[in-house]
Amino acid sequence: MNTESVATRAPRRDAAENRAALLLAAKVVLNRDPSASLETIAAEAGLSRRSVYGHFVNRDELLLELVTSGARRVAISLEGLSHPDPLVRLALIASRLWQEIESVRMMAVIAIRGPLASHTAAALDPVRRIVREAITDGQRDGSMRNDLGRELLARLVEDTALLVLEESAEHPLPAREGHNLVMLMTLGVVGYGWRDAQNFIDAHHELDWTIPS
Amino acid sequence: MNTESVATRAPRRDAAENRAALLLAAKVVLNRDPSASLETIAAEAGLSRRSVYGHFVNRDELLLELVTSGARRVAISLEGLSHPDPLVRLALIASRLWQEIESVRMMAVIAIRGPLASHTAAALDPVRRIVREAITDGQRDGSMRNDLGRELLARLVEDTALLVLEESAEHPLPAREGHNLVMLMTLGVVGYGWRDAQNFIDAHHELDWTIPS
DNA sequence: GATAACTTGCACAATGCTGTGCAAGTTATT
DNA sequence: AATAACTTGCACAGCATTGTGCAAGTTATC
Repeated sequence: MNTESVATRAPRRDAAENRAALLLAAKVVLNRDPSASLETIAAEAGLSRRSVYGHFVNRDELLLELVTSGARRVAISLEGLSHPDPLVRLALIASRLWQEIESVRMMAVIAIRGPLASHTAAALDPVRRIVREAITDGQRDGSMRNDLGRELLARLVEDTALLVLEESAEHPLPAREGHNLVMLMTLGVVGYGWRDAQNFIDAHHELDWTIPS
Repeated sequence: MNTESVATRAPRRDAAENRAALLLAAKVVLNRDPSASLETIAAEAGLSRRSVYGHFVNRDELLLELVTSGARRVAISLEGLSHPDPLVRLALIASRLWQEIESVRMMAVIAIRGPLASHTAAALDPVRRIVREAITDGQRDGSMRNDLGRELLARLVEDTALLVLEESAEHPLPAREGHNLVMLMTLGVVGYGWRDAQNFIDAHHELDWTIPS
């Protein structure tokens, strides 16, 4: 059955674990310092820099895998997100992003530098699309401000959500409050005053905080 | 009169110009790429990397001077900013920051890396102080939201203003619109719905756009 | 036009990072 | 217990960057 005729042994189980440990370490370390060295990442994973090259051909390959797996997490978490009310939809997106905060921040950080930028942008494209959709609908039905263009508003929403995630990294918030804050700020950007925004959130159970699985 | 007894000639005028050119170039280049090399900066200034060391002992010295002069610009532009209404005050701060956008962005960018970070933070302290003052007053008199703590709200306001400045760097806005947008977003963060925020701005001449001097 | 002030180019050392080869270990699997 | 799979440490090359010395230019100022 083997492609090669030589008898080959199955890969060791701990190898896969180490690979995963490296990815996890990278996520953690890069959240702290976007330009951390492989040395630092490997150390965090409890491995040597040399052995990184046993799992990834490149620094970039490592980041690439990080980004794609992160994007997959986010995509899955956003999957099947469809609610008639575009406002609820938008708040739900914010809510889900909060649950995937580590991946999102890591990607945002990587998206800035080097050749990974374009790939990261592409990976996050689905998120952007549903954000725009919600905003288009919201502007059409009058539930969202119309003094700003759709494009601009979409970017402001994205960046504001990210802002809250960053903020909560430097000054940690109880998960419950962070979750509420992202939604609150998102609704604020699309035009709502703080009381209205909070009332809206309180009025929709879909937006309630639930302990993360 | 000279400290030294040897006859000494006055420094050449173009030296000062070149020094200024370097600072300007650094501001421009670092806005594009926060980790630009001295080579790049010198080239932008039309000088050679070697001659940078004729004006500054260090890379860090250059940045230090950039930051301090930038902070001075901002401080001056914020000088004598006192209005009874804390909301107007806050919007005025946003307005002034918009006028000093290049300095502000440059400082924000530098504030992230290396040993300059603490100095930059210190240089921007006055700005932070008046922001907090306005927010304290605003929360007291009920004109700003009170569902978020003063500290948190202050940071959100700062970051949101910065967000708009960054946004306008990537997707340029007419000065007039950018100016309005920073104020709009700032008022939004402290609790106002989009119509109320715009009405507020329109109702106060102090917040009108005036061609920059 | 003499000369100090300034710029330049080159060479060089030092640093910190990535990526590779290899020999010697350790450990999971068979 | 044999052995392939994996890790490690070290040495080395390559690259980009900062910072310095120096000799040769250019130019503003006296």
